[in-house]
Amino acid sequence: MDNKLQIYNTLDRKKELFTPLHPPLVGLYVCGPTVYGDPHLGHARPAITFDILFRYLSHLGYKVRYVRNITDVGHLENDADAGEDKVAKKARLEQLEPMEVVQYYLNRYHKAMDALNVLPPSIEPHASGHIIEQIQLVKEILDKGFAYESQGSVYFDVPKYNKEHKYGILSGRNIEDMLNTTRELDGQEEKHNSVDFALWKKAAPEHIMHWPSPWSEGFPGWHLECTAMSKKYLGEVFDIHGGGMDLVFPHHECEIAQSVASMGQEAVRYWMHNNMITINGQKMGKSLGNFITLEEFFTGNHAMLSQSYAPMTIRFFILQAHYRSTVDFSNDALLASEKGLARLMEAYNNIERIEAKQNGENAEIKALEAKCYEAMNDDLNTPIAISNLFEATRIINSAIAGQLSVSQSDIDNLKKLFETFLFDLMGIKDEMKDGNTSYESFAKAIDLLLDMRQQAKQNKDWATSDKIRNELTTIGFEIKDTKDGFEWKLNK
RNA sequence: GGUUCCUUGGCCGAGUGGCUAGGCACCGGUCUGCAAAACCGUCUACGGCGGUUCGAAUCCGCCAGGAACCUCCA
Repeated sequence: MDNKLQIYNTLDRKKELFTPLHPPLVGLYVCGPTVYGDPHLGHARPAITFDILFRYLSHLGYKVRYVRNITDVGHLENDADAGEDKVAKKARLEQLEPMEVVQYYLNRYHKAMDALNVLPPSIEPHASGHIIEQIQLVKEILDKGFAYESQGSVYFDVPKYNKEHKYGILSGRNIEDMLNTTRELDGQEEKHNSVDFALWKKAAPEHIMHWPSPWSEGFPGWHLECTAMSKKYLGEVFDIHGGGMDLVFPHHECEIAQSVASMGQEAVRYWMHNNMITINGQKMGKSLGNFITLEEFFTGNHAMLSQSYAPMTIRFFILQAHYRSTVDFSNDALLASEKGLARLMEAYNNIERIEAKQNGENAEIKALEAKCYEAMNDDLNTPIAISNLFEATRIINSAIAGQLSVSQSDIDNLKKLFETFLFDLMGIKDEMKDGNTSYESFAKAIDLLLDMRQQAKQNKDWATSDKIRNELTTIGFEIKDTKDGFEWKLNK
């Protein structure tokens, strides 16, 4: 397929034509979650953003190997190089095996991602399962002279690296500024420079998770896992590395340094970063305690929510903003998304009611597909693609209302437009119908009731007619009369 | 303090020099037994001040306000 996909590369801060290293193969690596708590709205953003990329690249005909890691060791509290491991801390607090904590939250993460219709990645490697690879990487960096051992721990020598290569190319920082502004923290006396970061940490006696290594009984530094695992599964150089913008520094900057130090070249060709979800203008995050978990959205069990929200509403809400913009969460914004999505779904479900009344092809309808592709090619501009689907919705509704006559070919084009862009690429699904085997029987029963109401209406028995409508409305159905019958839908 | 970035109509949110998305809400009309929905129409904004240009939301400068990162966070 003719590829015109432009993606914004954080490395040079502009959009570039995407050209894979080894077409038709594409290597995609995305930083996954640290599994020590329930997934919240912030986790949904990168998962959905890169799910769209995964789906679109596959749609374009690429064979994508999508690797999304699970951080289950090495991610420390308070500081990247000192403090307590997040997973281990949770395990200690809850008196569980660390792997019990990991498994519990990983299951919940998977469940939430599944609800959001996020496709599973091709490979989901765990950091703890790749200790050997990480130790090997530390050895290579030591061999090249860009790291040093200190009291059983190994640190990356950032100033030395910076003399031969530039440290800070991704985040736009320079090392002098960092040396002047980095705070003094505990446990840094082992480091030669405050900007150095840990590759291997010697475990304190109370530390639960540790492995043998040439330097000490210990555990790998956080930045190491992504470099080691991406190399193992995608090769020394691969196409796209994604993650949240908050990972640009230091995590991704350190990954670049590790790759260059060990291999002499950068591993990643395109760096992509999704922006944050904010709440009252501030980043939604664990540290600020202002996050809302996905489960709370699905159940509506949160003070800021006026009701429960379907997973698809959350997904649609996220897709209505460009992935590089911050998106400010509010209950009102979510309500607006819910209504908007319902409008799209209804239009799609009603396409079959359009009667073909002419031949030929409507140019405006035909153009929508090209416009949607154009939007997706422009750095995955889902809000523009969605706006075109709303144009299609207007056309569908006009045709049903008899204010516009279209051909069978137009109808097919409209149907295909929704199926390609809304369902296949943006990953929206009909939560009522998909996977619900009893839906058909259920729908027939409602149709039967409404047929009876039609009879009553014909007999001008408004009492019976209104009773059926009102009671169904109370249960949560929305009943609409049309000129040739009726429509219904169940609101959640 | 350093680095990066943002400020669009009642709300959300696209848009990098002229063609000024889209959704939600509101209002008016059509349709309807009533209603709902739908359709049509209305409302037409770009933080402030300058500059460049025939022309700027869009480029440049200054000012104001805000955010992210610099410490774990998607």
